[in-house]
Amino acid sequence: MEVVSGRSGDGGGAVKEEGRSESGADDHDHEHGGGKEENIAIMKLPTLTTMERSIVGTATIAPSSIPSNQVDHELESARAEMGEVREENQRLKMYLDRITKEYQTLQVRFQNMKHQRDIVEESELVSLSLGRYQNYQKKDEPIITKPIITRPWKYEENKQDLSLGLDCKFESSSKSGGSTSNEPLPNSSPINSSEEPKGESGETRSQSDKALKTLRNSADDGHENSTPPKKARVCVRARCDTLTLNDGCQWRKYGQKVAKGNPCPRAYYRCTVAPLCPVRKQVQRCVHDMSILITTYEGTHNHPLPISATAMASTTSAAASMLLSGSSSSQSGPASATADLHGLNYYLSDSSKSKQFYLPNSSLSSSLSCPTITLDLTSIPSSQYLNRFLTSSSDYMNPPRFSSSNSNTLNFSSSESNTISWTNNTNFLSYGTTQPYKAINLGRQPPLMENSYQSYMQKSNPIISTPPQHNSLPADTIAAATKAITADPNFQSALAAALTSIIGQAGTQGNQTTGVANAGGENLSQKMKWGDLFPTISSALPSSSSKVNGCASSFLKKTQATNAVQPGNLMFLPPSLPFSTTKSTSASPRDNGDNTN
DNA sequence: CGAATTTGACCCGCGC
DNA sequence: GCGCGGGTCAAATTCG
Repeated sequence: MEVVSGRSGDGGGAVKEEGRSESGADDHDHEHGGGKEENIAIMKLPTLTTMERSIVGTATIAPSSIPSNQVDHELESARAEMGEVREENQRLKMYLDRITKEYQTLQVRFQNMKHQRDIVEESELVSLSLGRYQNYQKKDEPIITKPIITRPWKYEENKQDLSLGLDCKFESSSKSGGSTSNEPLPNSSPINSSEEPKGESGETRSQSDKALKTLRNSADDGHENSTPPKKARVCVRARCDTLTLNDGCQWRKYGQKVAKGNPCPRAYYRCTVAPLCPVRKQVQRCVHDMSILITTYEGTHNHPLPISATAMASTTSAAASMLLSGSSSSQSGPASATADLHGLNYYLSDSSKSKQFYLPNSSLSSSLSCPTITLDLTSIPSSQYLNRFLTSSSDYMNPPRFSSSNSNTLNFSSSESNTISWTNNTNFLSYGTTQPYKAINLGRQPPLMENSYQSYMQKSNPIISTPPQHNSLPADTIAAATKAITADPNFQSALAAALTSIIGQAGTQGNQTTGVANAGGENLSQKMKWGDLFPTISSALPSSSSKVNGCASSFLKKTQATNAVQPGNLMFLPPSLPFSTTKSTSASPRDNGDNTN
């Protein structure tokens, strides 16, 4: 009765509104000119759509028990609603037009500014690169202090650089073939082809080695004269329950060595995304806290990075940028300085002999004479959240500790107690997780999938617990970080790099030809969706527990093989450890280390 | 069986 | 010059 007629009225109104938008504005006048409501339906029939007729007809032939004045009232109210909706529609159209015009205007401005910036700031791409900044500094010193955060329009130009992530374009020579990326490495050089055929034994080995050395030297000589500049390195410290950080790149292990001072073997990987990519990384567990994984990146990718790899690459690039900028400010000598940067400890030093601040007890090799920046992400509970940091610009609001060693130390550190609970933060921009790698990365999965050896160990030993959750970040720390970001151009640079990375990846995942404005807005929203859609790294990875390697795997293998392992939580307790005094915050067997070289 | 990993040997830079 | 230690190579081994 009333319900039926009410529905008819509402439904009819809605449909009529829809049809009316097509039929034009005549109906509006016609409608207002209507007299008796019973007649309205009949009068409007010529202009109504079929559906409208049926609905109106339904209303018209409603049971006679419905009072006619009630129908009139409902029709009138429906008509009023239609009018409102129509006005709203007009307003929205106006908004849309205005936004479109503004967008076009901005696009024009963007093109102009881009053109101008391209000319003026060509060399600023360096700021996202790893390497000896000094080389560029010679050319254009003032650039050092320029923040790049305000140049999203550089994205198209930077995209390649970002995709190269750990670029060190100006590193001209290195032992590891880290000369110019596009150059063929010694293996493919003609000299190699003149090498004696294989098959001989030791002599051939030595000859080939000599030839390689010769090649290296010749390659070096081709670029630099006597003393090749050391590579900049980015050392990432993160609590990681996996074997290596899942940085999205494909790595192949080519060596493992026990470094002095750390019983955990150091694993050497090289990038296999491209066959000649000279980028290397070293992975080693921290001697004092084996839940901390120390990953050192070095070299230049000579290929576009997988989507999932750009986050880490750009982050490390940003860190390198910070290092380089920081070094520029403290390059003058061995002096060190500390400053309170809006509540954050900002520490600059130039003690080339000093131990790495965040790498206590680790020996400093000659390789560490090269500039190294350490990204201390140990406040992040596990690698599962690392990518969120790496990919979420908002997470820069919770600054990790940036420290560079050797020549400089940048310590954007909130207090140690201000650990970050990433689970409590809104990582609404995060996307870099395992499943998107699978879904979006067109390449195959990295051969070395970082399987959670923790889960592996938990399978073996259910008593072992996960690392303790950290406290949530205090609000004042966030405020301090915000201040730091706004005050410090270096931080802005890092933030810009991360943002650009996100935009770039969004653009890569989406429409590559999308304009920058779209990349910054629309694709970010895409990212938000991806972040919501996909879970995090290691837990979703297919099991590759058989591929365990590195410290944990060695440890596992050897402990399981050599020790008459007791079931339970003692199975990972070797009898004596060189660092047995290590404080243990959990029952993690990593604290027991791997004393088996 | 091909690819990836392991591992011992080798090379080289640096300090003494 | 020698030894140490980091880094790399490549044959052997393992894995899928």
